[in-house]
Amino acid sequence: MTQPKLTPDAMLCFDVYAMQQAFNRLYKPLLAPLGLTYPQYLAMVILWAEDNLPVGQIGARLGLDSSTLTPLVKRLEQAGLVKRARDAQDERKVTVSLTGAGRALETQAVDVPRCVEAATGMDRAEIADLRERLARLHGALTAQDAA
Amino acid sequence: MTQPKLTPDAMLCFDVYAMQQAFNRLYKPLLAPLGLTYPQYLAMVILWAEDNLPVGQIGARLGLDSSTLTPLVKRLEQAGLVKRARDAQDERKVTVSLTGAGRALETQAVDVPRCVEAATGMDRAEIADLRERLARLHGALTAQDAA
DNA sequence: TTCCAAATAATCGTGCGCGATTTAATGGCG
DNA sequence: CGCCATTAAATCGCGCACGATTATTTGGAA
Repeated sequence: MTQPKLTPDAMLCFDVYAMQQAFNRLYKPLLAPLGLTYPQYLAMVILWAEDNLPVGQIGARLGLDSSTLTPLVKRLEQAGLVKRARDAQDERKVTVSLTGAGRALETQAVDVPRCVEAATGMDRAEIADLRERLARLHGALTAQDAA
Repeated sequence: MTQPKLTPDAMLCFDVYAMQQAFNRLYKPLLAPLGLTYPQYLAMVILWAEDNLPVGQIGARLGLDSSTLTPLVKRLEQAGLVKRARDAQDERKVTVSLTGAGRALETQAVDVPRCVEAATGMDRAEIADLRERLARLHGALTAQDAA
């Protein structure tokens, strides 16, 4: 009988929900000039770090499966940023590779993380601390799956 | 020249994204027996705290506008949990009210917050601390809108 | 009183996220 | 070799989120 009636103001889920919304809304105008949505940007960041990944590997890094990623990657392909090709060694896999335009976009996106960092109003230490807490929460919540 | 090339592992946005996903995925099986999605649950929590709210008031509490809420509330109405009615005093407003089934659902949902709390693996103090940080981040990010 | 700007929902189109299913390729095992 | 479980991607349907637009009501100002 710890919480007979929990109100929105006292619930973590409302804070998480609002913060995620704020994050999405912060990125939107930053990414609009690049022609990217927020999830598309995350996929591009992954490819900028490591090119020529199969769809499943991008999915593993984002926690998404092909039903979400296939259309997203197709949109990136339509935009001329990546190309998709069946893997010669394993025809089940589709390798996603950056085009010249896709690589070039990285330099145009270089300011985005700095803008985001500035918008947080936090210093590096605070951000690192928050990241650690979020990662820990993520780990705890996903650990439930195994149970 | 602080971050020449930011990798996914070092970026707050990936942690936020993953944590939000984990949160959604935690709630899904908890809410499925109630026949609610996560955003529907948030709307119901708001109505359980304060009944007979216009669509816009629910939207203000969730940070959503009518283009998202109107269909969501219609689905709650189809499920027999709420009813929608034009406000007699101001015909522009549509008041959303709980039905008997909608009120009854609150008792069925009473365990949800406790399950979530348990899944976080955090004690009350840690959760409160995280909530404060998320709220602060939310505030900082949305403050950009004004600027 | 008439007109107009603001407020409130609703509608439409696009993209994300996910469960469920389908299709195709792979690799092992009898 | 042939069979089959596994793996990988794609497809489909539904619901959420949001920008843009539309319809209606309201209230105030000319």
